[in-house]
Amino acid sequence: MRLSNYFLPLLKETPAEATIASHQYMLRAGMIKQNSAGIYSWLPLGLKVLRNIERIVREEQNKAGAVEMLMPTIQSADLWKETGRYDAYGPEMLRITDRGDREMLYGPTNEDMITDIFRSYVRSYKDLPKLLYHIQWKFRDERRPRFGVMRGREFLMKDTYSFDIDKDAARLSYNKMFVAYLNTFSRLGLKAIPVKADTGPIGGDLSHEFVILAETGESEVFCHKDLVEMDAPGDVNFSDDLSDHVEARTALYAAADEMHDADEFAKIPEDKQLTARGIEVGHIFYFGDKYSGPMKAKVMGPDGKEHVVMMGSYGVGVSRLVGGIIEASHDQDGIIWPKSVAPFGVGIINLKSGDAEADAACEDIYRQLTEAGCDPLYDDTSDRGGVKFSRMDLIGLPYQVTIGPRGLKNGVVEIKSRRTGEKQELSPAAAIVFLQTELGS
RNA sequence: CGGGGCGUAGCGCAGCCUGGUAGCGCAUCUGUUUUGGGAACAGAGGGUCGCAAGUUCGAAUCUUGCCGCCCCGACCA
Repeated sequence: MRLSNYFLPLLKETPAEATIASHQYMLRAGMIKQNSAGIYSWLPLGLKVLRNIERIVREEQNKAGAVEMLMPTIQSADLWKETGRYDAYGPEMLRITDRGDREMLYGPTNEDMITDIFRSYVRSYKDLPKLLYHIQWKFRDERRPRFGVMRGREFLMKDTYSFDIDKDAARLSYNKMFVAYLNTFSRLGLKAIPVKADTGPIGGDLSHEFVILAETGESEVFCHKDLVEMDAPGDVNFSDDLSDHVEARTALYAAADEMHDADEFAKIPEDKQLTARGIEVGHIFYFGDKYSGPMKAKVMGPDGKEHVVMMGSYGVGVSRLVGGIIEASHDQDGIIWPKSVAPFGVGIINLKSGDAEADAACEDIYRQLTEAGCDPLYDDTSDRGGVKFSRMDLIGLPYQVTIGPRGLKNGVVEIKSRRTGEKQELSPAAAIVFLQTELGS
Protein backbone atom coordinates (compact mmCIF):
# COMPACT_ATOMS: atom_id res chain seq x y z
CA MET A 1 0.00 0.00 0.00
CA ARG A 2 1.17 3.47 -0.85
CA LEU A 3 0.60 5.91 1.99
CA SER A 4 -0.44 8.59 -0.50
CA ASN A 5 -3.30 6.35 -1.53
CA TYR A 6 -4.26 5.16 1.94
CA PHE A 7 -6.60 6.63 4.56
CA LEU A 8 -4.51 7.10 7.67
CA PRO A 9 -5.71 10.13 9.66
CA LEU A 10 -3.03 10.51 12.34
CA LEU A 11 -3.28 12.84 15.31
CA LYS A 12 -0.23 14.66 16.51
CA GLU A 13 -1.69 15.42 19.88
CA THR A 14 -3.33 13.07 22.32
CA PRO A 15 -7.11 13.52 22.47
CA ALA A 16 -8.25 14.61 25.90
CA GLU A 17 -10.81 11.85 26.33
CA ALA A 18 -8.26 9.04 26.13
CA THR A 19 -6.53 8.16 29.38
CA ILE A 20 -4.84 4.84 28.69
CA ALA A 21 -2.10 4.04 26.18
CA SER A 22 -4.07 1.75 23.91
CA HIS A 23 -6.94 4.21 23.55
CA GLN A 24 -4.58 7.12 22.94
CA TYR A 25 -2.54 5.26 20.36
CA MET A 26 -5.56 3.82 18.57
CA LEU A 27 -6.93 7.34 18.13
CA ARG A 28 -3.56 8.87 17.25
CA ALA A 29 -2.71 6.10 14.78
CA GLY A 30 -6.01 6.56 12.97
CA MET A 31 -7.33 3.10 13.85
CA ILE A 32 -10.71 4.05 15.26
CA LYS A 33 -13.09 6.98 15.46
CA GLN A 34 -15.59 7.28 18.24
CA ASN A 35 -19.18 7.78 17.13
CA SER A 36 -20.95 7.55 20.50
CA ALA A 37 -20.01 6.43 23.98
CA GLY A 38 -18.60 2.94 23.56
CA ILE A 39 -19.32 2.82 19.82
CA TYR A 40 -16.55 3.09 17.27
CA SER A 41 -15.89 3.11 13.56
CA TRP A 42 -12.94 0.99 12.56
CA LEU A 43 -10.74 2.94 10.19
CA PRO A 44 -8.59 1.06 7.65
CA LEU A 45 -5.55 0.53 9.87
CA GLY A 46 -7.64 -0.60 12.83
CA LEU A 47 -9.74 -2.88 10.69
CA LYS A 48 -6.66 -4.66 9.34
CA VAL A 49 -5.55 -5.49 12.87
CA LEU A 50 -9.05 -6.53 13.90
CA ARG A 51 -9.25 -8.86 10.90
CA ASN A 52 -5.82 -10.34 11.63
CA ILE A 53 -6.84 -11.16 15.19
CA GLU A 54 -10.14 -12.55 13.98
CA ARG A 55 -8.31 -14.77 11.50
CA ILE A 56 -6.03 -16.25 14.15
CA VAL A 57 -8.94 -16.83 16.52
CA ARG A 58 -10.84 -18.55 13.72
CA GLU A 59 -7.92 -20.76 12.69
CA GLU A 60 -7.42 -21.97 16.25
CA GLN A 61 -11.12 -22.66 16.70
CA ASN A 62 -11.17 -24.69 13.52
CA LYS A 63 -8.11 -26.66 14.63
CA ALA A 64 -9.92 -27.50 17.85
CA GLY A 65 -12.84 -28.90 15.91
CA ALA A 66 -15.26 -26.04 16.36
CA VAL A 67 -17.47 -25.26 13.37
CA GLU A 68 -18.10 -21.70 12.26
CA MET A 69 -21.53 -20.28 11.55
CA LEU A 70 -23.12 -16.85 11.82
CA MET A 71 -26.11 -15.80 13.86
CA PRO A 72 -27.84 -12.42 13.54
CA THR A 73 -27.22 -9.38 15.71
CA ILE A 74 -30.95 -8.75 16.10
CA GLN A 75 -32.90 -11.40 17.95
CA SER A 76 -36.52 -11.96 18.82
CA ALA A 77 -37.41 -11.60 22.49
CA ASP A 78 -39.39 -14.85 22.38
CA LEU A 79 -36.40 -17.14 22.93
CA TRP A 80 -35.22 -15.00 25.78
CA LYS A 81 -38.60 -15.26 27.43
CA GLU A 82 -38.37 -19.03 27.16
CA THR A 83 -35.19 -19.10 29.25
CA GLY A 84 -36.38 -16.34 31.57
CA ARG A 85 -33.51 -14.13 30.61
CA TYR A 86 -35.60 -11.43 29.02
CA ASP A 87 -36.55 -10.18 32.44
CA ALA A 88 -33.33 -11.26 34.15
CA TYR A 89 -30.93 -9.45 31.86
CA GLY A 90 -31.78 -5.90 32.85
CA PRO A 91 -30.98 -2.58 31.21
CA GLU A 92 -27.72 -3.83 29.73
CA MET A 93 -29.79 -5.36 26.97
CA LEU A 94 -30.78 -3.03 24.18
CA ARG A 95 -34.45 -3.64 23.53
CA ILE A 96 -36.07 -2.65 20.26
CA THR A 97 -39.53 -2.92 18.79
CA ASP A 98 -40.08 -3.42 15.10
CA ARG A 99 -42.84 -1.83 13.00
CA GLY A 100 -45.28 -4.53 14.07
CA ASP A 101 -44.55 -3.68 17.67
CA ARG A 102 -42.80 -7.02 18.15
CA GLU A 103 -40.18 -7.10 20.88
CA MET A 104 -36.66 -7.51 19.51
CA LEU A 105 -33.23 -7.03 20.98
CA TYR A 106 -29.67 -6.48 19.86
CA GLY A 107 -27.94 -9.64 21.02
CA PRO A 108 -25.58 -9.33 23.98
CA THR A 109 -24.79 -13.07 23.65
CA ASN A 110 -26.27 -16.08 21.89
CA GLU A 111 -26.89 -19.04 24.24
CA ASP A 112 -30.63 -18.89 23.75
CA MET A 113 -30.45 -18.71 19.98
CA ILE A 114 -27.83 -21.43 19.54
CA THR A 115 -29.80 -23.71 21.84
CA ASP A 116 -32.86 -23.15 19.71
CA ILE A 117 -30.90 -23.97 16.56
CA PHE A 118 -29.43 -27.05 18.15
CA ARG A 119 -32.75 -28.44 19.37
CA SER A 120 -34.30 -27.89 15.96
CA TYR A 121 -32.04 -30.45 14.35
CA VAL A 122 -30.12 -32.70 16.72
CA ARG A 123 -31.86 -35.77 18.09
CA SER A 124 -29.17 -38.37 18.82
CA TYR A 125 -26.13 -38.73 21.06
CA LYS A 126 -24.38 -39.97 17.91
CA ASP A 127 -24.25 -36.37 16.67
CA LEU A 128 -22.38 -35.28 19.78
CA PRO A 129 -20.14 -33.67 20.76
CA LYS A 130 -20.78 -30.46 18.83
CA LEU A 131 -18.81 -27.26 19.06
CA LEU A 132 -20.36 -24.35 17.16
CA TYR A 133 -19.09 -20.79 17.08
CA HIS A 134 -19.50 -17.47 15.39
CA ILE A 135 -17.69 -14.16 15.37
CA GLN A 136 -20.30 -11.47 15.56
CA TRP A 137 -20.91 -7.98 16.90
CA LYS A 138 -22.56 -7.81 20.29
CA PHE A 139 -24.18 -4.93 22.09
CA ARG A 140 -24.27 -4.48 25.83
CA ASP A 141 -25.51 -1.17 27.12
CA GLU A 142 -22.76 -0.87 29.71
CA ARG A 143 -23.27 1.41 32.67
CA ARG A 144 -19.94 2.94 31.96
CA PRO A 145 -18.22 2.32 28.65
CA ARG A 146 -14.58 3.40 28.81
CA PHE A 147 -11.01 2.94 27.67
CA GLY A 148 -11.85 2.91 23.97
CA VAL A 149 -12.42 -0.56 22.58
CA MET A 150 -11.46 -2.17 25.89
CA ARG A 151 -14.96 -1.66 27.18
CA GLY A 152 -17.17 -0.66 24.34
CA ARG A 153 -20.90 -1.09 24.19
CA GLU A 154 -20.66 -2.54 20.70
CA PHE A 155 -17.88 -5.10 20.45
CA LEU A 156 -16.78 -8.03 18.32
CA MET A 157 -16.79 -11.35 20.13
CA LYS A 158 -16.03 -14.91 19.18
CA ASP A 159 -18.43 -17.14 21.06
CA THR A 160 -18.37 -20.91 20.95
CA TYR A 161 -21.03 -23.21 22.36
CA SER A 162 -20.51 -26.86 23.22
CA PHE A 163 -23.12 -29.63 23.37
CA ASP A 164 -22.41 -32.93 25.08
CA ILE A 165 -24.30 -35.94 26.35
CA ASP A 166 -23.12 -35.57 29.95
CA LYS A 167 -20.78 -33.66 32.22
CA ASP A 168 -17.78 -35.92 31.65
CA ALA A 169 -18.05 -35.44 27.92
CA ALA A 170 -18.58 -31.70 28.42
CA ARG A 171 -15.31 -31.56 30.30
CA LEU A 172 -13.52 -32.81 27.19
CA SER A 173 -15.08 -29.99 25.16
CA TYR A 174 -14.10 -27.56 27.88
CA ASN A 175 -10.52 -28.78 27.71
CA LYS A 176 -10.43 -28.36 23.94
CA MET A 177 -11.35 -24.71 24.28
CA PHE A 178 -8.94 -24.27 27.17
CA VAL A 179 -6.06 -25.48 25.00
CA ALA A 180 -7.32 -23.64 21.91
CA TYR A 181 -7.31 -20.41 23.91
CA LEU A 182 -3.76 -20.96 25.14
CA ASN A 183 -2.64 -21.41 21.54
CA THR A 184 -4.70 -18.48 20.28
CA PHE A 185 -3.30 -15.97 22.74
CA SER A 186 0.21 -17.26 22.23
CA ARG A 187 -0.07 -16.68 18.48
CA LEU A 188 -1.30 -13.17 19.21
CA GLY A 189 1.97 -12.51 21.00
CA LEU A 190 0.34 -12.47 24.42
CA LYS A 191 1.07 -14.19 27.68
CA ALA A 192 -2.41 -15.13 28.80
CA ILE A 193 -2.98 -16.74 32.17
CA PRO A 194 -6.00 -18.92 32.92
CA VAL A 195 -7.40 -17.86 36.27
CA LYS A 196 -10.17 -19.48 38.23
CA ALA A 197 -13.46 -17.68 37.72
CA ASP A 198 -16.72 -17.59 39.56
CA THR A 199 -19.07 -20.28 38.28
CA GLY A 200 -22.18 -18.71 39.79
CA PRO A 201 -25.10 -20.95 40.77
CA ILE A 202 -23.81 -23.96 38.78
CA GLY A 203 -20.75 -24.43 40.97
CA GLY A 204 -17.82 -26.69 40.23
CA ASP A 205 -14.44 -25.78 38.85
CA LEU A 206 -15.29 -25.37 35.19
CA SER A 207 -14.89 -21.69 34.56
CA HIS A 208 -11.72 -19.83 33.74
CA GLU A 209 -10.92 -16.34 32.65
CA PHE A 210 -7.91 -15.76 30.45
CA VAL A 211 -6.16 -12.58 31.43
CA ILE A 212 -3.17 -10.80 30.00
CA LEU A 213 -0.94 -8.88 32.33
CA ALA A 214 -0.83 -5.12 31.83
CA GLU A 215 -0.53 -2.20 34.22
CA THR A 216 -3.85 -0.75 33.13
CA GLY A 217 -5.77 -3.99 33.66
CA GLU A 218 -9.16 -3.65 35.29
CA SER A 219 -8.72 -6.46 37.79
CA GLU A 220 -6.00 -7.58 40.13
CA VAL A 221 -4.54 -11.01 39.49
CA PHE A 222 -2.68 -13.29 41.89
CA CYS A 223 -0.82 -16.25 40.48
CA HIS A 224 2.16 -18.56 40.45
CA LYS A 225 4.95 -17.04 38.38
CA ASP A 226 5.56 -20.24 36.41
CA LEU A 227 2.19 -19.81 34.71
CA VAL A 228 3.45 -16.70 32.95
CA GLU A 229 6.43 -18.44 31.42
CA MET A 230 4.68 -21.67 30.45
CA ASP A 231 4.64 -22.25 26.69
CA ALA A 232 1.40 -22.86 24.86
CA PRO A 233 0.73 -26.52 23.97
CA GLY A 234 0.96 -25.77 20.24
CA ASP A 235 0.23 -28.69 17.93
CA VAL A 236 -1.89 -31.21 19.77
CA ASN A 237 -4.40 -33.78 18.64
CA PHE A 238 -7.73 -32.36 19.71
CA SER A 239 -9.37 -35.76 19.68
CA ASP A 240 -7.03 -36.83 22.50
CA ASP A 241 -7.80 -36.28 26.14
CA LEU A 242 -6.22 -32.89 26.82
CA SER A 243 -6.52 -32.95 30.60
CA ASP A 244 -2.74 -33.06 31.11
CA HIS A 245 -2.35 -29.68 29.43
CA VAL A 246 -5.19 -28.24 31.45
CA GLU A 247 -4.18 -29.74 34.78
CA ALA A 248 -0.56 -28.63 34.38
CA ARG A 249 -1.94 -25.12 34.61
CA THR A 250 -4.90 -25.41 36.92
CA ALA A 251 -2.61 -27.10 39.46
CA LEU A 252 -0.87 -23.75 39.90
CA TYR A 253 -2.61 -21.04 41.87
CA ALA A 254 -4.20 -18.26 39.80
CA ALA A 255 -7.17 -16.10 40.73
CA ALA A 256 -8.55 -12.64 40.16
CA ASP A 257 -9.49 -10.48 43.12
CA GLU A 258 -13.06 -11.75 43.52
CA MET A 259 -11.91 -15.39 43.72
CA HIS A 260 -8.68 -14.71 45.59
CA ASP A 261 -7.82 -16.84 48.58
CA ALA A 262 -4.95 -15.21 50.46
CA ASP A 263 -4.17 -18.36 52.46
CA GLU A 264 -3.77 -20.50 49.37
CA PHE A 265 -1.69 -17.81 47.70
CA ALA A 266 0.61 -17.68 50.73
CA LYS A 267 1.48 -21.35 50.21
CA ILE A 268 3.31 -20.49 46.99
CA PRO A 269 7.06 -19.99 47.57
CA GLU A 270 7.53 -16.27 48.04
CA ASP A 271 9.77 -15.77 45.01
CA LYS A 272 7.09 -17.39 42.84
CA GLN A 273 4.22 -15.20 43.99
CA LEU A 274 3.04 -12.75 41.38
CA THR A 275 0.55 -9.96 41.91
CA ALA A 276 -0.33 -7.93 38.84
CA ARG A 277 -3.08 -6.14 36.96
CA GLY A 278 -4.84 -8.10 34.26
CA ILE A 279 -7.12 -7.60 31.28
CA GLU A 280 -9.71 -10.29 30.69
CA VAL A 281 -9.60 -11.33 27.04
CA GLY A 282 -11.34 -14.68 27.22
CA HIS A 283 -13.79 -16.54 29.41
CA ILE A 284 -14.76 -20.20 29.26
CA PHE A 285 -17.71 -21.55 31.13
CA TYR A 286 -19.53 -24.80 31.71
CA PHE A 287 -23.18 -24.26 32.60
CA GLY A 288 -24.74 -27.68 32.15
CA ASP A 289 -28.48 -27.59 31.48
CA LYS A 290 -29.10 -23.94 32.32
CA TYR A 291 -30.48 -23.25 28.84
CA SER A 292 -30.96 -26.73 27.43
CA GLY A 293 -33.23 -27.56 30.38
CA PRO A 294 -35.85 -24.84 30.00
CA MET A 295 -35.55 -24.98 26.20
CA LYS A 296 -35.87 -28.77 26.14
CA ALA A 297 -32.78 -29.42 24.07
CA LYS A 298 -32.64 -33.19 24.40
CA VAL A 299 -31.10 -36.08 22.52
CA MET A 300 -31.62 -39.84 22.68
CA GLY A 301 -28.81 -41.56 24.53
CA PRO A 302 -27.38 -45.05 24.00
CA ASP A 303 -29.58 -46.16 26.88
CA GLY A 304 -32.71 -45.43 24.89
CA LYS A 305 -33.66 -42.50 27.09
CA GLU A 306 -33.81 -38.77 26.43
CA HIS A 307 -30.99 -36.69 27.89
CA VAL A 308 -30.88 -32.95 28.27
CA VAL A 309 -27.62 -31.87 26.62
CA MET A 310 -24.88 -30.34 28.74
CA MET A 311 -23.57 -27.07 27.45
CA GLY A 312 -20.69 -24.68 27.80
CA SER A 313 -19.84 -21.33 26.25
CA TYR A 314 -16.49 -19.86 25.40
CA GLY A 315 -15.90 -16.22 24.56
CA VAL A 316 -12.99 -14.22 23.20
CA GLY A 317 -13.22 -10.44 23.07
CA VAL A 318 -11.85 -9.90 19.57
CA SER A 319 -12.16 -6.12 19.48
CA ARG A 320 -10.95 -5.83 23.08
CA LEU A 321 -7.84 -7.76 22.06
CA VAL A 322 -6.80 -4.94 19.75
CA GLY A 323 -6.54 -2.67 22.76
CA GLY A 324 -5.18 -5.44 24.96
CA ILE A 325 -2.31 -6.17 22.63
CA ILE A 326 -1.36 -2.50 22.57
CA GLU A 327 -1.49 -2.31 26.36
CA ALA A 328 0.91 -5.23 26.48
CA SER A 329 3.15 -3.96 23.69
CA HIS A 330 3.97 -0.27 23.26
CA ASP A 331 6.55 2.32 24.21
CA GLN A 332 6.69 6.12 24.44
CA ASP A 333 6.84 6.44 20.65
CA GLY A 334 3.82 4.32 19.84
CA ILE A 335 2.55 0.83 19.21
CA ILE A 336 4.77 -2.23 18.78
CA TRP A 337 2.73 -4.82 16.90
CA PRO A 338 3.47 -8.51 17.17
CA LYS A 339 4.20 -9.74 13.63
CA SER A 340 1.12 -11.97 13.63
CA VAL A 341 -1.36 -9.10 13.88
CA ALA A 342 0.57 -6.12 12.47
CA PRO A 343 -1.49 -4.12 9.94
CA PHE A 344 1.48 -4.14 7.55
CA GLY A 345 4.68 -6.16 7.76
CA VAL A 346 7.13 -3.41 6.99
CA GLY A 347 7.14 0.33 6.39
CA ILE A 348 9.24 1.80 3.60
CA ILE A 349 10.57 5.27 4.32
CA ASN A 350 11.67 7.29 1.35
CA LEU A 351 13.91 9.94 2.86
CA LYS A 352 13.96 12.05 -0.26
CA SER A 353 10.78 11.77 -2.27
CA GLY A 354 11.34 13.49 -5.58
CA ASP A 355 14.96 12.37 -5.84
CA ALA A 356 15.05 10.16 -8.92
CA GLU A 357 17.44 7.64 -7.46
CA ALA A 358 15.68 7.37 -4.10
CA ASP A 359 12.27 7.10 -5.75
CA ALA A 360 13.47 4.36 -8.09
CA ALA A 361 15.07 2.37 -5.27
CA CYS A 362 11.91 2.66 -3.15
CA GLU A 363 9.66 1.64 -6.00
CA ASP A 364 11.85 -1.36 -6.65
CA ILE A 365 11.87 -2.51 -3.04
CA TYR A 366 8.16 -1.80 -2.69
CA ARG A 367 7.41 -4.01 -5.66
CA GLN A 368 9.67 -6.82 -4.51
CA LEU A 369 8.40 -6.79 -0.91
CA THR A 370 4.86 -6.88 -2.21
CA GLU A 371 5.68 -9.88 -4.38
CA ALA A 372 7.44 -11.52 -1.43
CA GLY A 373 4.23 -11.28 0.58
CA CYS A 374 5.65 -8.86 3.14
CA ASP A 375 2.67 -6.47 2.86
CA PRO A 376 4.69 -3.23 2.83
CA LEU A 377 3.38 0.26 3.56
CA TYR A 378 5.34 2.67 1.41
CA ASP A 379 5.59 6.22 2.72
CA ASP A 380 5.82 7.96 -0.62
CA THR A 381 4.71 11.34 0.69
CA SER A 382 6.85 14.45 0.41
CA ASP A 383 7.07 14.87 4.18
CA ARG A 384 10.43 15.28 5.83
CA GLY A 385 12.37 12.31 7.19
CA GLY A 386 11.66 13.06 10.81
CA VAL A 387 7.93 13.11 10.21
CA LYS A 388 8.10 9.77 8.45
CA PHE A 389 10.18 8.18 11.19
CA SER A 390 7.87 9.21 13.98
CA ARG A 391 4.84 8.24 11.95
CA MET A 392 6.18 4.73 11.42
CA ASP A 393 7.11 4.43 15.09
CA LEU A 394 3.59 5.46 16.06
CA ILE A 395 1.79 2.91 13.91
CA GLY A 396 4.25 0.28 15.06
CA LEU A 397 4.96 -1.94 12.05
CA PRO A 398 7.49 -4.65 12.95
CA TYR A 399 10.14 -3.35 10.54
CA GLN A 400 11.10 -0.12 8.83
CA VAL A 401 13.24 0.12 5.73
CA THR A 402 14.83 3.52 5.35
CA ILE A 403 16.06 4.47 1.91
CA GLY A 404 17.90 7.67 1.11
CA PRO A 405 20.60 9.07 -1.15
CA ARG A 406 23.33 8.73 1.46
CA GLY A 407 22.84 4.98 1.88
CA LEU A 408 22.24 4.36 -1.79
CA LYS A 409 25.61 5.91 -2.55
CA ASN A 410 27.09 2.98 -0.58
CA GLY A 411 24.60 0.52 -2.02
CA VAL A 412 22.73 -0.03 1.25
CA VAL A 413 19.38 0.56 2.89
CA GLU A 414 18.72 0.58 6.62
CA ILE A 415 16.41 -1.87 8.37
CA LYS A 416 15.13 -1.10 11.83
CA SER A 417 13.30 -3.45 14.12
CA ARG A 418 10.50 -1.55 15.83
CA ARG A 419 10.61 -3.79 18.88
CA THR A 420 14.34 -3.78 19.61
CA GLY A 421 15.31 -0.57 17.85
CA GLU A 422 18.22 -2.46 16.26
CA LYS A 423 19.36 -1.07 12.95
CA GLN A 424 21.37 -2.78 10.26
CA GLU A 425 22.55 -1.75 6.83
CA LEU A 426 22.01 -4.22 4.03
CA SER A 427 22.01 -4.22 0.27
CA PRO A 428 18.46 -3.93 -1.08
CA ALA A 429 18.56 -7.57 -2.20
CA ALA A 430 19.73 -8.78 1.21
CA ALA A 431 17.11 -6.59 2.90
CA ILE A 432 14.33 -8.30 0.97
CA VAL A 433 15.62 -11.77 1.83
CA PHE A 434 15.92 -10.75 5.48
CA LEU A 435 12.39 -9.35 5.67
CA GLN A 436 10.87 -12.26 3.82
CA THR A 437 12.48 -14.64 6.32
CA GLU A 438 11.57 -12.57 9.37
CA LEU A 439 7.98 -12.03 8.34
CA GLY A 440 7.67 -15.70 7.59
CA SER A 441 5.69 -15.56 4.40
C1' C B 1 -26.77 4.00 38.91
C1' G B 2 -24.20 7.36 42.92
C1' G B 3 -20.05 11.10 42.99
C1' G B 4 -16.92 14.65 40.16
C1' G B 5 -15.55 17.28 35.65
C1' C B 6 -15.84 19.05 30.64
C1' G B 7 -18.34 20.98 25.91
C1' U B 8 -15.03 27.74 22.28
C1' A B 9 -11.73 26.36 14.37
C1' G B 10 -9.78 19.51 12.37
C1' C B 11 -6.72 18.56 17.29
C1' G B 12 -4.89 20.66 22.10
C1' C B 13 -6.28 24.88 24.88
C1' A B 14 -6.99 30.38 26.81
C1' G B 15 -11.02 33.86 27.35
C1' C B 16 -16.07 33.17 31.50
C1' C B 17 -15.04 35.08 38.02
C1' U B 18 -15.70 41.22 36.79
C1' G B 19 -21.16 40.95 30.00
C1' G B 20 -19.10 45.20 25.08
C1' U B 21 -19.35 41.41 19.08
C1' A B 22 -13.55 35.59 19.74
C1' G B 23 -7.84 34.43 20.56
C1' C B 24 -3.12 31.12 20.97
C1' G B 25 -0.26 26.62 19.48
C1' C B 26 -0.44 22.62 16.11
C1' A B 27 -2.78 21.09 11.57
C1' U B 28 -4.67 22.94 6.49
C1' C B 29 -3.83 26.12 1.76
C1' U B 30 -0.24 29.51 -1.28
C1' G B 31 4.86 31.17 -2.06
C1' U B 32 10.19 31.06 -1.03
C1' U B 33 14.31 28.68 1.21
C1' U B 34 15.05 23.87 3.13
C1' U B 35 15.21 18.24 3.61
C1' G B 36 19.21 11.40 7.34
C1' G B 37 14.57 11.85 13.68
C1' G B 38 8.03 15.94 14.19
C1' A B 39 11.95 22.77 9.38
C1' A B 40 12.08 28.49 8.84
C1' C B 41 9.95 32.87 6.99
C1' A B 42 5.83 35.50 4.62
C1' G B 43 0.75 35.39 3.58
C1' A B 44 -4.34 33.05 3.58
C1' G B 45 -8.73 30.25 4.79
C1' G B 46 -11.61 28.14 8.69
C1' G B 47 -15.77 29.14 14.59
C1' U B 48 -24.40 30.56 14.51
C1' C B 49 -18.60 29.58 21.41
C1' G B 50 -23.18 21.81 22.41
C1' C B 51 -28.82 23.06 21.97
C1' A B 52 -33.01 25.91 23.76
C1' A B 53 -35.31 29.51 26.67
C1' G B 54 -34.56 33.67 29.95
C1' U B 55 -32.12 38.37 32.10
C1' U B 56 -29.90 42.69 29.52
C1' C B 57 -29.26 48.19 25.15
C1' G B 58 -25.80 44.08 24.50
C1' A B 59 -24.43 37.04 26.38
C1' A B 60 -18.88 32.50 24.85
C1' U B 61 -19.30 35.10 29.67
C1' C B 62 -25.05 35.56 34.13
C1' U B 63 -29.82 32.14 35.12
C1' U B 64 -32.80 27.73 34.02
C1' G B 65 -33.74 23.35 31.28
C1' C B 66 -32.07 19.74 27.87
C1' C B 67 -28.26 17.00 25.05
C1' G B 68 -23.43 14.97 24.57
C1' C B 69 -18.66 13.31 26.39
C1' C B 70 -14.90 11.98 30.10
C1' C B 71 -13.11 10.41 34.99
C1' C B 72 -13.76 7.70 40.10
C1' G B 73 -16.81 3.65 42.39
C1' A B 74 -20.23 -1.01 42.36
C1' C B 75 -21.00 -4.94 37.46
C1' C B 76 -18.85 -7.16 32.70
C1' A B 77 -15.78 -10.36 26.47
